[in-house]
Amino acid sequence: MDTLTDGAAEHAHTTSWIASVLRGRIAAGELTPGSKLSEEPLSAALGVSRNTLRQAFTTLAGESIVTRIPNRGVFVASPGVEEVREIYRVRRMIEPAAVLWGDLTPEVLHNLEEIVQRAQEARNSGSVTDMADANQSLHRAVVALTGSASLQELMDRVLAEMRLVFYTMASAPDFHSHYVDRNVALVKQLRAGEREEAAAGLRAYLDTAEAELLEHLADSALPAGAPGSGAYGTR
Amino acid sequence: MDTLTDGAAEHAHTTSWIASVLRGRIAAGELTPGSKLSEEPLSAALGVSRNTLRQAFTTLAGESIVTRIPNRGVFVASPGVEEVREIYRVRRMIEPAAVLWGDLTPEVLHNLEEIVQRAQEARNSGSVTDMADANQSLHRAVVALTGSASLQELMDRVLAEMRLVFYTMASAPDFHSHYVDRNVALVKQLRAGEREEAAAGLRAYLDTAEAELLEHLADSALPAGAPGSGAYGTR
DNA sequence: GATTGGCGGATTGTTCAACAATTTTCGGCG
DNA sequence: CGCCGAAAATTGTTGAACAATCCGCCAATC
Repeated sequence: MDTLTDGAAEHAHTTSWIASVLRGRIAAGELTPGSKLSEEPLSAALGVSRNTLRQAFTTLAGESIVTRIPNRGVFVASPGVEEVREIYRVRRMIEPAAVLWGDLTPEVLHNLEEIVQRAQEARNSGSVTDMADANQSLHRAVVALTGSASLQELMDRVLAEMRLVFYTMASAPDFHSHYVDRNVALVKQLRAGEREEAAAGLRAYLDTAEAELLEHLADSALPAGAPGSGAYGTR
Repeated sequence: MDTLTDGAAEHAHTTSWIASVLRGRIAAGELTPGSKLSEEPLSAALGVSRNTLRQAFTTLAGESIVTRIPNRGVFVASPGVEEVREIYRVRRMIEPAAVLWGDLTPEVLHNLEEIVQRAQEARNSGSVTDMADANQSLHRAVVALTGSASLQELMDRVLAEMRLVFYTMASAPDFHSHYVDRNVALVKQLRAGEREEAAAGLRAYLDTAEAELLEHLADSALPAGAPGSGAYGTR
């Protein structure tokens, strides 16, 4: 009994392996939003059959990491204003809900405090990416309060899409630095057990963050011949 | 965000067509939880290639309507106690959140009132299935208050899984009849604008519903040689 | 007699080559 | 300049093949 299907698993089997490879490349920014993923070249480059690549595509399409247009091909998702609004619609529900009704254990609180501390250090050292990472970690940890794998998964998808949004913006201004203090305050409120105040503050934070993001998105509007962007009129 | 429950729709393209067919058969109870979906017979029966059936499988697996076990096959998902807990973890977050922070327009309120009225009529006429349908419609409509397609999609998945839970239970006692009044009260509170009370009541309702369901599930525990049941975590 | 080991059959995972359907490109023509 | 139409390219689907893995069965061993 050595070989039991251990969770982590190496390459589960080629299809999911390929899916995770593509997921990684997109997350790393190697594959930029809007770029087309042609089947024949990609399958050759990855050394897999066009057929299994296709299967990986359906997986990624299900995660809305990639958009598939019939008879046209698949493209790296390039979120527009509508997608950003949807992202914040989701966050404005599940994050405050987690704050209000989540399971606040001492170790989770400690974890949250550690994250905001990391964010503060990142701000001091001026590392924008570290600050962004810490910020995402924090909000991810907040949703973890729900204890729900499904909600966690949804939040992960949302955060991944968020990263895509940042990639689409030509200029990436410092969104995060002036949110660090808000996060500190949030965690402090949680520590104090002031859940309703924390939830209200979080909703306010999400509102302003959305507004700022939308504004910058409108500015750096690269019309882009790339499909999948912006408003689709379905079909 | 286009796919999933995209109405009747003509066969957009075979793969998604097959996926929706299977989705429908599972929802209709023709394919019971735990039953195996063998590739060769099924592809023959559906008149499609084994390869495209396989692609449809990955779609359904992504929606966790079906569980795929490597080298063993795919099975209709058969939710157990852990899955039920997860379902209610989700519902206990997003439904009260929708009640608290959703967009309460007059027409939506009217819609909700119509649904509870339908439930009452169903109770009077003693139709259990109609009552169950009305109940699901109500909670679906509650989540619709969020205005978020992603949350709606998640809720739809949860409700679909819920139906599978009912299928697994040998005896289906009348869960819904004594929840009708609660739903009436909920809508009344929403009409009165008492959101916090509504949210609190909803959470209490979900708690008791989960407890009852878990109890009945423990009773009618068909151990079932069928795989796919029981706890897996993570995706 | 029960457990272990291996053997064959069946099913899944993946690849390859082809063809139909559709989009895209490109060139000619009004 | 723009429209039309045919060729080329790409996607969607099929069918057959093969490797890998799992399952049940039978025999060998202790």
